[in-house]
Formats: sequence, structure tokens, C-alpha cells
Amino acid sequence: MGYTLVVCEKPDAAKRVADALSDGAIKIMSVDGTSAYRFVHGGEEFVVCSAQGHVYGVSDPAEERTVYPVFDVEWYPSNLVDAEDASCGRRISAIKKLSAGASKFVNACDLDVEGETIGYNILRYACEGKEKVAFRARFSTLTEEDLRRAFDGIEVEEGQGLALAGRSRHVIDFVWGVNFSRALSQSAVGTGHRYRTVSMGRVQGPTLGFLVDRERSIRGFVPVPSWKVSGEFEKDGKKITAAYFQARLPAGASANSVRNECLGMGAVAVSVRKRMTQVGPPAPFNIGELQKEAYRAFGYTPAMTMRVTERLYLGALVSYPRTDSQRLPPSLNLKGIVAGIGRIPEYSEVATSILESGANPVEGPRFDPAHPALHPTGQRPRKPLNRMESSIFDLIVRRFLAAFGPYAKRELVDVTLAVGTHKFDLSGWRTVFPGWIKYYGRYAGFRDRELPQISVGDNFTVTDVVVEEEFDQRPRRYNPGSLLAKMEEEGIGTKATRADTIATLVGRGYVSEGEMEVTDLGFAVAEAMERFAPAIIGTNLTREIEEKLEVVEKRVENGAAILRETVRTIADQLALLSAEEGALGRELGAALTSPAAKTSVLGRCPVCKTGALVVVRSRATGKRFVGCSNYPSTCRASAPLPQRGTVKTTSRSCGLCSWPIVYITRGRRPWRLCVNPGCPGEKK
DNA sequence: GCAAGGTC
Repeated sequence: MGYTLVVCEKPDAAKRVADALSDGAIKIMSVDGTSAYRFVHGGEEFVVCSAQGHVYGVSDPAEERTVYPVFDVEWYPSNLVDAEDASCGRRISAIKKLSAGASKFVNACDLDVEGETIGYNILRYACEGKEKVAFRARFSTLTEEDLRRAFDGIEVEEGQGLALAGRSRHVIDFVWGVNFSRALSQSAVGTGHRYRTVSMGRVQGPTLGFLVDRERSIRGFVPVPSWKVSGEFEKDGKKITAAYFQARLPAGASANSVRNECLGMGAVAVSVRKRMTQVGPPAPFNIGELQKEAYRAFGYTPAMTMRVTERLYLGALVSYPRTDSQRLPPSLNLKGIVAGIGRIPEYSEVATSILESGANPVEGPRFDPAHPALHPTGQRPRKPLNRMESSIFDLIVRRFLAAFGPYAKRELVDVTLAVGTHKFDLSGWRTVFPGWIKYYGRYAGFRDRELPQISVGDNFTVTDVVVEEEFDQRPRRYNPGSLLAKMEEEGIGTKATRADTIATLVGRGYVSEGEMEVTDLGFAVAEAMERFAPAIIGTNLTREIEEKLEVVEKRVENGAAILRETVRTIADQLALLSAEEGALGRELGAALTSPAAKTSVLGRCPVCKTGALVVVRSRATGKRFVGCSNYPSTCRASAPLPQRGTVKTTSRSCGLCSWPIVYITRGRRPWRLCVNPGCPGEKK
């Protein structure tokens, strides 16, 4: 009689499962460089091993990247398909060896479609046909109670509907993405252009669609003028400014008549209303909220935030980052974590007041069966953190602490001044009791605007009335934070991949970074898809596929037939596109060679005089800088760039040193910058 | 030098 082999989704989970189930000692086995855990549970022998996410993936057997269409795809060990997954080979061979001694098998991967698929593939391929006889452990947290309950009520997996749906999803995404990407890339090659990857996929398509829609409404935007009136008032040397009660007057004439009727008059305070409001603390972070907040606070893109948080997680400073949860269950030993954080001097005061109050954290609505909200572990950094790491760490710690904070109390004051029949309003805000705002520190973003003491009946003199012409604002472009929010809202992509998709769209040159402006190439790709394969770029086909896969999950209908039908739809759309390959290639080619397609080029390198200075991003630090295109062979010229804001290139170069001039825009007025750090003009 | 989804 052999042991029970338990397959988990990741090494971390395997360790937790072993700790929870073992009745006695755990023997740590090292197989092909991976860890497995052997122990006794309820009188039976168990071995717990783990995958590393997906260790199998689909690909086409041919390996020729220029040929399409490809519809016959197979499952392969991921290390054969993707160089980045090289270590999967060791995982697979370890599980193969362990399965030889097993008489029972348990899929203990995350309780969702992908987890089901990860376990299924391992049981089927590495364990050689055990997918139909394996048991399924269903747990929604990695706590001891939950895990023991899951393994004691264990049942054989029936139907494999979830895994079937997951496997279909892999096939559909591959067929969709690879075929359209090859068709687009090759069409430009076919009309004589140098190869450049022009990609498209189930998630990229609709996401590019959001950006293009926004860009079109910006381009079609006609600003309408209106007039804004504000009054300046004075009493006993105290000056205040108040806005005319109608925020926007439709014509300049009416605005000027308000001005004429008020100048030289007196004003009286006709109403002073004070209100106290309570503001509750924000929910603990899930990954999406962290990514949005880090963009807002530091200007880090979602992909940068993910990378940094991953490093903090590997350094045992924060919990598992790819979580959707906004909850901190009591089983986490929250007091211990707060106490641990309190040993870091800058948080000790806040930690002490939390421990003294005995408060519980607030929770948000989102729940993730596999993980709690993102939180610090309570450990302090063993080695100094770099700037991005310490920023993200501070943000996560403060957000965690804020969840325990008392409600803040803020006083709002609304004052109305009357000048004859004309009314002017002004408001003030003041934090009376900071509560969690103090815990969250500078991220809370509440500002006070204190008004002087004003009572009903107070008289003011009107010192000036200002009339300004205003235009309504064009719609705002997406930035990486708001685009991520839009993807979440529309259910496009997953928590683990949205940041990558956004980075891919930037990397392909479809959209600029920062304030995300669609490039000529982005428009050309989107328009080509709309014209030639309309179903692909919209969200309808995605929705339809999701619905079909839900049917497969429930096994109400034959999964293979549904998959065939979906591949058929993709094939039809692909045929429409490839029939127009010539026209497509000319349009993409034109966009590829347009000046806007080269937005990252700043100008000729002044050092080697042959290369181009381009904006590059460091692989090591994720930071952007200026480097020469001849690096590293003949030129090593480089220059730092501000990490925040959009870099706008110009055709100009600096009059003093001849390095390129760029503009950095970030909300306010553009900042003209010579990129040369040693420019003689820098000294002032 | 192709997707999207896991995870390291």
C-alpha cells in the first residue's frame, strides 16, 4: 500500500498543507531540487508536493513562427514551450518519481478554474492517467482548520468540468492570440517592411478598444466656453474668495453684469452651515487597489508595483500579493503582526494605539478563496530596501494599520454671502479627529481648508469680482491606474495578468506610457481589426466565450463541441482578415513608419554621433533612463530621467550642449528639460 | 520576435 500524493499549486501552499495535516513529524524530501513533505495524517502516509503554477501549456507542434493559421495545438511541459519556465522540467520529473510510490492522489490546487486545470494536467501527464481517480481537496483558506476539514471530507473529482473549461480556455487563447498576432505581423512583412511584432489577443483586443474609444471621444471633443465668476471679499483685514453660486454662466455678458452689479457693494453672510462627518478607514489592499494606489502616490505602473511587491513577498515582508481579497481573518494573528510592525520605529506609535484599543480591522467587499488581503508579515527588513521597495512597503504597512483606525471626524462649513440678489458660496473643511487618517499618513490625501470665523450677519466689502472664461474639459485619457480599474470593472484579464497586458500594449507601441495616448500604430491595429475581424476587438465574443465555458464547467453540454465551435468562429474571423492581407500590410506599414511610431527616440546621440538616444527601461530596477542605441558595442552614453510624468519628445536639441530637449508633463505645466545631466545650463 | 494564465 503506497502513500497519498497531494499536489498543490505552489511550494508555499504545499508547506502550509503539510504543517496543517501532519499528526507528528514532517520529513522534508528533496526530489530533483524540489521539496516534498512526508508525514502521517489520521494513520495514513501522505506526501505533499507542488506545481509552480501551470507546468503544462499549449503550443503548436510546428514551432515556425511565421506560419498561420494553426489550429492543431497540443499540451507540452511548459519548459519546452517557454524559456522562462525552465524549472518546470524539474517539477514534473519530481512529481513523476513521487507518483510511482503513490496509491491515492489528491488535487489540492487553488479552488478555481486555473487551479483545477493545473492539478488535472499534472495528474494526467506526470502521474500518468490519474485525473479520473483523483480526489479533490476543497479549501478556501490555508488555515489549519480549513485544511483539515477539506482533507477529512475528501471526494473523488466528478466530471472534470472545471478542468475541461480551463483547458479549453488555454486552447482558445492560443489559437486566437497566436493566429492574429502572426497575421498582423506578417502582413507588414509581406508589403516589404522589417519584421516587428504586432500582437493581438483576447485581453489585449478589448483593452486596446477601451483606449481607442477614449481617444476618439477626445479627438471628437468640441470645447464649449462658459464663464466663471468669483468674488473677493474682506472683513477686518481678513480676505476670502467665494465662487458665484452658478458655477458656469453660459455667456460673457451675464458674467459681466454680475461683476458690474457687485463691484462697490457690500456683502453679508446669509447662511453658515456647519456639519460633522465621519469618514471610515479604507479596506485592506487587494492587488488591484495596491496597484492603483501606488500609481496615484508614486506614479509606479501596475507592472512595476507587481514586481516590487513580489520581491517584498519573497523577502517575507508582506503576504502573497496576487490576491483579490480585502479581508483580514482573525486566524492571521493580527495582534502579532501589529506588534511586529510596532518594532519599526516609524510605526511604533500607531501600532501601540492599535494594540491598546484592541480594535479589529475593517473589511472590504472583495473576497478571494485562496488568500487573505495583502498585509505585512510583521517582520522587519533584514537588509536596506531600495526606494521603490521602501515606498511600496510603507504603503502596504500604512494601509494595513489604517484598517484598524477609528473613524475620522471632519467638520464641513458652507458659507453663503449675498451681494444684493447675487449669491456666492465657499466651503471649508477641517479634520477634527484624524483617527485612521493619521495611521495612513500622507496617502490619506485629505487637506484642510480653514475658513476664518464667519457668523450670519457679518458684513464684508467686495474688493474685486473676477470673470474668467473657461472651457469644459475634454475627457481624460486613461493612465495605467485608471485603465487597470476599467479592466477590473469589465472583468477583462485577471488580477495576476492585468498589469502585464497594460505593459504589453505600451511595449508594442500601441499607446504611450503615463497618460495613455493611442499611437498611429495602435489606431491602425484597432481599425484593421474593426474592419476585417469585427468580432475580435469587441467585448462580445469574450463574453460569449465566457458563457460557453461556464456551460462546460457545469458539464451541461459537450465541452469538445463547444471548443470546436469557438475555434471555428476565430477561424472565420481570421479568414476575413487574411483575405485582406495586402491592404492590412500597407496600413500597418504606414503606421509603423510614421514619426509617432518612434516616440521613444529623443534624437541623435551627441556622444557617438551615429546612434540614437532612446528612452529605455532598466531590467534590474524598472527605472527609465536615456541610453544610446549603440550600447554596449560602440557607445555607452546614458542619462537619467525623472521617473514620473510623460516624456514628450521634441525635434530640438539644447543650445548649450546639443543633447536632446524633452518635455515632462505631469498634470501641471510641461517641464522643459535638457536630458544631459552635465549640461552647463544645469548649474543654475 | 505570437496569447493568457499560473508562479519564482
